[in-house]
Amino acid sequence: MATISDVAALAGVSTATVSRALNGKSTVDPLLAERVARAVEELGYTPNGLARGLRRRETAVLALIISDVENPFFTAIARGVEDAAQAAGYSVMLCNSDENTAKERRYVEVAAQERLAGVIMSPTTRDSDVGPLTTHRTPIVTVDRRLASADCDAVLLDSRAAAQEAVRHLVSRGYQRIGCIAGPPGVTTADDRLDGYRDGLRAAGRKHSAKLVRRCEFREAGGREAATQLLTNPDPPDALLVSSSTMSVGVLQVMAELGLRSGRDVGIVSFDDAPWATLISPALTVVAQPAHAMGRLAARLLLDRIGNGGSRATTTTTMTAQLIVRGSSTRATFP
Amino acid sequence: MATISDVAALAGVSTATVSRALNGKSTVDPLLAERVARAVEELGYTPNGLARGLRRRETAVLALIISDVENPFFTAIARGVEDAAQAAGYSVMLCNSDENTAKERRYVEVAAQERLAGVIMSPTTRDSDVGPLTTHRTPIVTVDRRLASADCDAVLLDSRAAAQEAVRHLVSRGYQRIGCIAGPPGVTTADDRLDGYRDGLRAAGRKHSAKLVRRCEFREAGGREAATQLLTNPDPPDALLVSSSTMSVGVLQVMAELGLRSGRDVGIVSFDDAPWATLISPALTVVAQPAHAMGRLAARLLLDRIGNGGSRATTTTTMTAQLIVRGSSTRATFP
DNA sequence: AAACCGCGGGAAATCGATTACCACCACGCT
DNA sequence: AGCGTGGTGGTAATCGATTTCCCGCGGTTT
Repeated sequence: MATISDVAALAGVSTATVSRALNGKSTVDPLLAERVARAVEELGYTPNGLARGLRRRETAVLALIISDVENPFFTAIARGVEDAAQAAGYSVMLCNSDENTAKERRYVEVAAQERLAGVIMSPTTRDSDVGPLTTHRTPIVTVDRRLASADCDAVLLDSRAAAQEAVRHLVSRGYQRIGCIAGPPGVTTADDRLDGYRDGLRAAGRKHSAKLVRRCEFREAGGREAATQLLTNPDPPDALLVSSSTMSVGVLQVMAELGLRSGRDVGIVSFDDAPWATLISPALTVVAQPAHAMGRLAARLLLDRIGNGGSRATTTTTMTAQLIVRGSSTRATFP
Repeated sequence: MATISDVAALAGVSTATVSRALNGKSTVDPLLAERVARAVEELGYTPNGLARGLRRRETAVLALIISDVENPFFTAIARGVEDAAQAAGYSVMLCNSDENTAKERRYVEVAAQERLAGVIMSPTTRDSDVGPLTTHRTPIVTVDRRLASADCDAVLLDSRAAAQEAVRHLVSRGYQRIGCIAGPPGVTTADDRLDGYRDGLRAAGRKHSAKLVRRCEFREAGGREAATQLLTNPDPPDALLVSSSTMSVGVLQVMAELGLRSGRDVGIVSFDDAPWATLISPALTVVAQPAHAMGRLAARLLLDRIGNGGSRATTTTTMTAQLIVRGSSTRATFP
């Protein structure tokens, strides 16, 4: 495994010249640069990133800590982050915390240990521990969810308003008993969407009933469980606001098993515009989130902060969701 | 940002003792270990992973290079890899090559530069360049796809047999003009599935026609394009073998637009058992791949090779797919 | 009692790059 | 002729950990 000294020896120059030739910081005699290039080629030399990072006290790697790689919403964020990072010459380490604070904490530690340039995260809870990062002054940007324990840039979505709008829509379509399947307590988006749901009911003069609300994890299994409980009740909801597309998969499965048709029997509005939303019949009404743009913006904010040494005041960007009305929230089912 | 010297000074010992106390390699007086622990706590010390990696000539990070983070098949692999890696104390850097050889190459370089412990990849083409890794003797395991240019462990699926079985199934259900939407040339799974498709036709005594085959990228857009071309032909196929669930999304969209019903009008078998496969009507017949198990095995093979210094002979594990018959491949549509 | 052994811990080398600092040379100006 | 000056390139310090080597101490063996 060739080192910079081997290259220097072969090219007949000093290591300093090799380094300068490769990094183009200072001008090097074209003749020497050529010799260096040839030596690099011949030895198959790759600079040791650890040594470089150690000396420069920086790496060109970002971490993105999300809670579920199998959730299309988060993978769309990941693509957005990656696009922006690549463009700036950074690589992205994608970490899957699995909504598990211990795993999340471990990845935070790894990011701190490896002295990554910055971290974008969607914290599992508002109180997630990012201590190791703050002590190193590693910049953090949160995306999708907020973090109470640190002052950092945030790229959010106005979940509360979006949920309220979804409920208003369901009310306007004549649904009477509107339920909500929300995410786990402590997760900011979960709490916000539930608050928005309540706002919506209140605005419509409806009473809110705990019997119409279930909280579960943002997964297919969670959706199944919550839907089973709600829909097999003696007095079941006739519409549901579901907080993620992954949950909706479970909800729709349960409905199929119970012989309930979406739209006609139970109006459904789901967060996240999944690729399959228009394939099912009736098509799924969704609250589309600009996930790719959120990821891209988060990465840009992070890169900006990395460049500027973290001087700028922290910002919070709130994006807006778009309600896309399709057949699942209409009684008169159209194709 | 505290260093090991700061800890040593505060604890009143040498850096060597701090290192020994933290790594537990050699025995350290419990009293001193306690003092060190207290100093670490007080300073919020996190060892510098770059310095450690530089000295130890190893890191506890793996790279997983896949071609599409938004493809559920690959994210399932990613989860499998991550589960196995976490269990062994390794972290995973997930890289999205986007079926782009340049991006792939860049990630290969980063993995080599950062001296990652090993790489699991699903190469964009059989001739993907992994030179930087082989010169560093970084172990590689390929998953899902083969690599011609390097001798390494591989975890594959018998795509060819699976495709053949799918065709046999379609034939048995009475479909006459069976088409195939395959991935790009040069990608081993794409070529294998196409070969299996031809095997299947040959075994059934059917003639193979180029008019029934389209090759496109493994994406929704690719599926749309291919399906549009095939289904608007004067003499269209009455069944399609689609090579991924992402393509199938596009195929099914086009079919809906053309007013074609799956099963009755066009029999469909798709690779990958997507979560939404049972939500559509009729439900999608699929070739289910054990993605999670493939990822887990790939990670285990890699970790084994990392541990054993790469002495073992390379292995190729071929897993088998499971054809799950649902409504989309039956003329008499059942619920 | 001398020699030896084992073990805990400190000083310093080491990993491989970057970069501060300095020496040197050629050239132009006074 | 002598003296900056600017551009090149070499020497060595540096980043922060791990690890080798060695020393000293207490206990055991002969």
